Amino acid sequence: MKKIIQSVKGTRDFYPEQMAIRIWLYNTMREVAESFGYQEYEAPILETLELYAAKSGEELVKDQSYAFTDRGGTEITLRPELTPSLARMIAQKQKELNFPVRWWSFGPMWRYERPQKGRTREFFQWNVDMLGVATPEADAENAAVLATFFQRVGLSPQQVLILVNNRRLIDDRYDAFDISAEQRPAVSSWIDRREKMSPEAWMAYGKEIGLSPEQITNLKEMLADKDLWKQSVDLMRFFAVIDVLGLREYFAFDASIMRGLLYYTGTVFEAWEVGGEIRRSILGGGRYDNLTRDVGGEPIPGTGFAMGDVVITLILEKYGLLPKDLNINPAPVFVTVFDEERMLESFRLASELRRAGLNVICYPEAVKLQKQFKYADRIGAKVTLVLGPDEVEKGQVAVKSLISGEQVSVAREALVAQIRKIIG
RNA sequence: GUGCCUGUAGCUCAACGGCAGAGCGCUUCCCUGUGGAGGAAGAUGUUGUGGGUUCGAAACCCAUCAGGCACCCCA
Repeated sequence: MKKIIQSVKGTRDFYPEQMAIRIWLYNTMREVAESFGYQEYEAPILETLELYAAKSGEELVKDQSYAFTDRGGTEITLRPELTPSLARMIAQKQKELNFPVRWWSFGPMWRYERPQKGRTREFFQWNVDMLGVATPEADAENAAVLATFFQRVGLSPQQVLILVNNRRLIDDRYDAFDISAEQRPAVSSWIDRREKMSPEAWMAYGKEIGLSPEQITNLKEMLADKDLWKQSVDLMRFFAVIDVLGLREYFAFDASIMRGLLYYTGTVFEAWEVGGEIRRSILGGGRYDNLTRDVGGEPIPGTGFAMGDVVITLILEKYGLLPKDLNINPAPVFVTVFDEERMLESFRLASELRRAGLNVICYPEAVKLQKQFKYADRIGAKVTLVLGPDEVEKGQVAVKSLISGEQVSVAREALVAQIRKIIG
């Protein structure tokens, strides 16, 4: 084979088979989001680097962004996440929007990272956000969209769990343990890493970042305390709503959930596969009350989550929950061409059927019928039509069902009805 | 950005440093007006790419590209 120009590293081609899955995912997300009254929006894929400088986290901006200078000298980046764009859009119209706004989006993001299982450089992300209200009830209702999505696709609480924490709750603990403001990012990162390190290495690392033995003991006790959330009014109210929505099984408190993004201010959450075979969070979200201010607007509180298409697809695949009956052939009706002489008659017939509201393919070359039938079978057509000398003479069309194999000849006037009978 | 593993026909994979193969798929025919099942015959290829070692490289070495796994980070 000739050398074919390579695609860009970390990108995926969506052939019709994969596109069908993406569209299915998109439709499911849309239905769930709309059932909670969320409206769809979209932001540009290109944004100024400045937009992310404030709060997205140093690594995301410095090392993982697709950044370049455009012809006008502006520093541009392919969006690595959507929330800052959303904050910008909200801030721009802060005087005219009817708060709270509920918005959702599904589009491509870019991060310059090393691709591996569950991670690509271009990925699609479902973003669901509510802005304008700072209540824990808003957090809970927003997170409920997510749990409802899990329900809808058939993922059970035994398979996926949404782990919830609250940054203010943890900050109170940090205060109590005399952990300084400067130390806190390192401590959060230390907690985040607990599952990935041996207990000994983890303890040693704790000392390394300057924690006293007493502080380490306190923090370990904090992480072990399953009822810690009851000390947080926010989380009490959050779980109360989740309870009445009948979604409690999907949620669990976990004091080790920290979230890397700097802009989170309150309740935060991540979803994980329970078995833990796919060691990667499925999504992340939480409350961010300062983001519109950080992009130059009035402070408008917000809460939301983002889910990438790559990991959720892996999870759905693992549990056999991807739809298997996705028919990627949109045209169930196939018109064969008998020979050169009758080719135009076939095209005319196909056109008539399309005007009658059917999706129709006509073979564009006068080759052997055997080849045309084989092709029709392969692409998943349901019914095949033949316009041969016999049929034309009688004013009929031969109609063969590729499902049952039965074939009948019917008058042109009865054709559409006959086809509809077969394709259902 | 770091470490490790992998790359052979369209696909899944074999081949001790010594003639590049199998299964599936594909093409043609059995069947001059009909798909799926069956039978027969046929074609698969710059062994990811570029160098090197060797009488001889798919295999060994170096570089590079791509994929995977673990870090880092995160959707």
